[in-house]
Amino acid sequence: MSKNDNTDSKHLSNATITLDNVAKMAGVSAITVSRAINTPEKVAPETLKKVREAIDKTGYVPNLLAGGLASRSSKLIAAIVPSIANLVYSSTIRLFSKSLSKAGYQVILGDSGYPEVLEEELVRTILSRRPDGIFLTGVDHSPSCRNLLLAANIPIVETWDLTPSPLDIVVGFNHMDVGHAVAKFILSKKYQKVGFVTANDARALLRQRSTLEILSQRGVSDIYATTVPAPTSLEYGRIGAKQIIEEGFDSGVIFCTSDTLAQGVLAEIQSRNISIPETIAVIGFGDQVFAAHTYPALTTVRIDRERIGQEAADALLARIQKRPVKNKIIDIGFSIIEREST
Amino acid sequence: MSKNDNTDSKHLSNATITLDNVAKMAGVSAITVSRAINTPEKVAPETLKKVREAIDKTGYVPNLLAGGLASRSSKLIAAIVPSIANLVYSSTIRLFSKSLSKAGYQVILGDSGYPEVLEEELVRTILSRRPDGIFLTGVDHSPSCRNLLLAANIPIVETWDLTPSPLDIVVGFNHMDVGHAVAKFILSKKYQKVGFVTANDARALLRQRSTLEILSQRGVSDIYATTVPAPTSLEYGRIGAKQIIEEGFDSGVIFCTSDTLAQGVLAEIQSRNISIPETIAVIGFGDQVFAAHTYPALTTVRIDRERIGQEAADALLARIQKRPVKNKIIDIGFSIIEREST
DNA sequence: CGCCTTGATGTTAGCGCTGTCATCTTGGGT
DNA sequence: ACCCAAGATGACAGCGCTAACATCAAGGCG
Repeated sequence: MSKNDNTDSKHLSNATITLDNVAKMAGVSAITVSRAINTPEKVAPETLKKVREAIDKTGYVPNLLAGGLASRSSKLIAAIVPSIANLVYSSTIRLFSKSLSKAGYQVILGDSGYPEVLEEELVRTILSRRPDGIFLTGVDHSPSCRNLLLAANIPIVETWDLTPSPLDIVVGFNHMDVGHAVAKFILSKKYQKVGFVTANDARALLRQRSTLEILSQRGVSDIYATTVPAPTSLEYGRIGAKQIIEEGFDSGVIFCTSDTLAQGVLAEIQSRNISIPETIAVIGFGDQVFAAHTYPALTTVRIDRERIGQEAADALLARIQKRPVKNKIIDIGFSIIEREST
Repeated sequence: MSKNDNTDSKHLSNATITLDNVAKMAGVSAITVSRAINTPEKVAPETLKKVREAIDKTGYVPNLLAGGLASRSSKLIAAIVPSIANLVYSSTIRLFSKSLSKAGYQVILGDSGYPEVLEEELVRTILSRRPDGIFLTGVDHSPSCRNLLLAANIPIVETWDLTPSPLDIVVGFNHMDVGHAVAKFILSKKYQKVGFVTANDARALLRQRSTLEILSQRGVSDIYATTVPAPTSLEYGRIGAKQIIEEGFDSGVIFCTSDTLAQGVLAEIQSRNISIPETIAVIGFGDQVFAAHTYPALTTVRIDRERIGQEAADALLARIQKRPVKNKIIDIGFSIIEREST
């Protein structure tokens, strides 16, 4: 009954507050509020103040669905990764998001790791949000997927691999080169027997093949290899190591296609009381943050994962802002970090 | 009536293809195409066929910005997690996304782990996409954040903790109970000295305090504790272990507030050639997939992380579909899994 | 003093969809 | 034969915002 002191904003909170409400309260037109939010430098300081007060009072939150529809720019960037649960990609995505959010973009993640969902379906779902750009992991896409992507007519950056013919821009490194470099490292250490614990993933398999190629050229033929399902896990590392050890691998080096697998391999070797690296050495891939801190510390292939994210974001922003892109193919390279496990 | 002969699709690919284009090609009205996509059961089979052909031919991808604006339903669910790089949350999110995508919803992730970004700012950014529901990690939110959330007038599910007064729905477990249970476990094992490696995170600190509480009640006073920054990492586990060992902790048990920390603690202990669990035992938290496969296998507190995601998704869907929600407070419990490290 | 530039603000017309209601058909039931 | 429910489709308006252009005031300048 008694009239509550409803001068404050709270009683509006259930009704949807629109730009018009704010405009009316501030005594200006809707477009001025829009400008105050998006391009404040185009609004007179006093007007800006009035508008800001009205926004505060109403608790207005812009509707980017409407804004995106009208401006044909959603301020959304889609990123498709094999698995959000895979730490390898998360540091890339972290930097990617960070760079983009500084420019007012939000990243929406799509997880392509579910075999029951086709990549094309995922891309379609994501494109229905009308992102202003898209980040892909890998360079292999089905033809229908490529068509979808191209038809969307937005900047695209492929990552974690290289190709002479990117859809648009590619940021990555050469997996074959990695394989070769690891082979040379193995040869330099004079390991007699070589084991492989390889994830069932196109790029991982390529690295393994490339290593093998050089090894067999140089006459190293005592090879023990096993393939485990992707995404990689410590568990599969153990299983893989167990397998090749039971096949007769008793000394030498094991090259794992991820640090996580390597961690499992370390555990399995330790559980058998085999000395690392004296009897069995281990090489990982990725240089995850934990690689330097496992015991023994892991020798691995360092990839500047943050840089992939950074370069991808920069390239996408350049494209979106129609600035020239110097380089459509960005090779970030890699290096082998030697630690205690070899 | 001369039909507009636009039979070839490819040359349309650059222009934006809208519902109207598809409608014209199929010889129906726009709304019928909309129904064919969203509620196919309301469209006659032959019409459906015509529409589907037109969609295929044009490569039409619906615009959910427009759809969401018109229907006031974005089909987007926001999830705010402390860090996408933290595996603890990723299995929850994985199931959460999976359940929701079956119902046609897409999850958009917000990372609250950047100290430079206020939670309120993040929530505001996310609300501007007009999600149909929101997933929060934890139950502590600033008053302004609560107001924003409540004003959005959408279903909210808080997770990973419990509170008698949720914003809407809460799915989690009682961290104090965990602390007490771990204390009882420690007492039952008759460890004389107890170390803590605790992440600087409200819930982790609460678990530690609760454990300490019981221990001191029972006269266990030989305590070595250290706090490390969140998010947790193997490295900080090592650093934490090093610290308490150097402070004089030489035997007993170390309770870590995450399995990742525990992994680092294991590494540090092994690097010092101290036997596990004979001299120092280790307890983790979370029962991550790797916990069962570290060497030695990790004793830990099992949380059904997938179930949190599942229950959160179910509750949100029930709310969105205006079905009754049986229970606003869902306690998923926990259990202690004893393995080789104790 | 008129002309033109610059800056600030407003008007109008959609962006591409879907909710709502209207229309039209078809096929029993009586 | 008539009525009416149920099914299929369509017309129209409008979701909340912004691009594009229009308007208007206030100088600067020869």
